[in-house]
Amino acid sequence: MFKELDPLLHSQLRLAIMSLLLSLDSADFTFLKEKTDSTAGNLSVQLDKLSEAGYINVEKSFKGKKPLTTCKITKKGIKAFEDYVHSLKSYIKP
Amino acid sequence: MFKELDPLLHSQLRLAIMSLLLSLDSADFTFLKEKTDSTAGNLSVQLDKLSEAGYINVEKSFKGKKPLTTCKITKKGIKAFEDYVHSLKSYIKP
DNA sequence: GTAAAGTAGTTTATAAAATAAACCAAAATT
DNA sequence: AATTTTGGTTTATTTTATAAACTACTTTAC
Repeated sequence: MFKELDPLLHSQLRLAIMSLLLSLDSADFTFLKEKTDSTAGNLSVQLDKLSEAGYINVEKSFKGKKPLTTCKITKKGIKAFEDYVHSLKSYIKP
Repeated sequence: MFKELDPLLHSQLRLAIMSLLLSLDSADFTFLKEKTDSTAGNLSVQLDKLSEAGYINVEKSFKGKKPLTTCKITKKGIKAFEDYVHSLKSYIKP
């Protein structure tokens, strides 16, 4: 009847992050923060979760003298997102 | 960019309940429990929340000697569901 | 007829999640 | 050189979801 919804993706902020990364392939912390309109703390926590699940890769470097956190979606992440969307349809199909 | 997702609907069980009620117009507790594969406790709590939000109407009566809890979606509930689905699309659009 | 099991739930407790607040180090600004 | 800003992280608090325990019957089996 209803398919399971991956709890890691069934979260407004994490879903927004994944949605962005899916179309952009790569984005930095500040960009994600702006686009998702989230607080830095919340974003930091959610990026960690997605990273630990292997849905995204997080790289820390420097842009000039400032820290730069760059995120990329992984294959696993893309698959998970697609599965999530597919499952969602069992709930919202007309 | 991303639309807000009504937190009341952004929950697997509550979304499933609403999805069922949208197509059935009326359903009793046991039916919902089976179809959503939820525990009675969880279902009871989530029905209360939907009811308090005015998204569903809950009526308690008796079927013979046994209690019967019947749920119906309200206009407000239908609207909220439609809005939720619409908002969702900002996240999952290809 | 009464003990045990089942039905239809509710209430309370616990675990997990989301969010907010506080904090930190370095850089840029005044 | 003191203050503010940038780019975050860590910790604390609040909110949710879920599970466990309980209630009030009813039905079935002895």
